[in-house]
Amino acid sequence: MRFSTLFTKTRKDAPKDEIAKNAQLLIKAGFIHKEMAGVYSYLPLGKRVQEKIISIVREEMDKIGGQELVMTSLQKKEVWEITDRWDDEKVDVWFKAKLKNDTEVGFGWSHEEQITAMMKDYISSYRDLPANVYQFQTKLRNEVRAKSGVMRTREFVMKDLYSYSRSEEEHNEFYNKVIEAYHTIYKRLGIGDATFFTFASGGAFTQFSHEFQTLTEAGEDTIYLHRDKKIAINEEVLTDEVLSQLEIKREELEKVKAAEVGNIFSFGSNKCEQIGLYYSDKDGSQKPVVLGSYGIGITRVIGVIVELFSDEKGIVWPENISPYTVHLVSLAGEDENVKNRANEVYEQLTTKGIEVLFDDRADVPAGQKFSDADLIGIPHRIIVSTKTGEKVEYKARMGNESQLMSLDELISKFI
RNA sequence: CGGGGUGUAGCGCAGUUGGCUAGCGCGCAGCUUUCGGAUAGCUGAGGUCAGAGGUUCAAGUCCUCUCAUCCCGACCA
Repeated sequence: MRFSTLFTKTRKDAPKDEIAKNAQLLIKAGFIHKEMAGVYSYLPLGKRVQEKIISIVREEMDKIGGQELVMTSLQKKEVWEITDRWDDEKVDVWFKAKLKNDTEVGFGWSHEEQITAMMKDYISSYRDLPANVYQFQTKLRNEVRAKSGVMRTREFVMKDLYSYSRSEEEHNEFYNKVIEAYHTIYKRLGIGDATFFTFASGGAFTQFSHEFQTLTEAGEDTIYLHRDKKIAINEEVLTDEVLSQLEIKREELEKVKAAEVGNIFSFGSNKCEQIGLYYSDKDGSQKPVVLGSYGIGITRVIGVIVELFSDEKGIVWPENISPYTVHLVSLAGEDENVKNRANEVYEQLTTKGIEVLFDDRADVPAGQKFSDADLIGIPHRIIVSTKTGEKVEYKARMGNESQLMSLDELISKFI
């Protein structure tokens, strides 16, 4: 992508109505645009980051047998009435509207009910199970208070996976697979070391649900971390009973702030019984399907990563989710030779399949180009100038020293 | 939903006890200059001062209401 044609631009000052670091940096660098409180559009750079994250999550979901689909945002109220979650008194985040004929519809804030009702059309035999389906979908939640930039919004992209199993054993086996897949995902996203498997409230269905919590001061949750065991306990379930159950002593725990980047939950067979999703087992008996639900807040992850990986100059994207792999800076000025050389470097890199943001802007001083590069946060930088001649200069976003190398040598770093 | 803060150009801000055609910086357009960390200069465009109502000879400034937005709390599979 040539910077000169990118319609977004960087800005020096963040809007004063953004306090959260993630939103300030993402807006300054041109990744997102705020529409209203808790509602952000994703601009080309932000969209690319989103897609990178989605690709990683998709790969790991597919590996454990997930099948991708996409549900609708418009949901009918009947299915939510079955589980008594249509009432605004029971669920306070509903956005609702009416069709022209006055039929009430809801905008999906979750999809458990809807997708389970749909699966009744496809699951009737033990031969149809297990079925594990997932989607990347925009959730709409009428939060009373949006906050923390993109971390707590009214409209956000979520990966939600639902598992339908024949038995608790089959369910637990898959549940554990998801835990492993999530660890892999967070590792690939660059936040593995800061993300902890956390015991949280299980609600009416089980004793615990499990969360994946990433340590950050910008997080909303308080968790108690056991660093040696690499697990944590959400404040909401921290009792002596739970501690003894997990064989943890209170004094071994460290109280920290964290952001929930994933949540996995067992519903048992309860919800399928309510909605009427049963299957015929080998012996001909009717049995309820066992349901599990597994979420990852894609857009929240972006915010968490920016909170974790940034400095006073800007963002520092982890390798795997950077919008581009390298940021090529041309300091050509009016020098035609340097211009040509920069174009040649750009063409060769892109031909090799390397994703390049090429700052080919004329009339922009070098300092501004460097500042923009720091702000946007692509981890690798390549400079072409009168000084570099037949070589190119390489510098890491976080490094101080740069080095001259041949283009081939450079390309070999990325292929 | 309770408490507190903020609304003046695309962004960041100034605007005194109410007083003339509402300013500054950045950004934007044109010209010149410069070209390894936001170069310098000149010219120019851009404003229902969040909205409505009120007080006054006169309101960006005072009063009332509304809206938006941020923060704290409550809430949060």
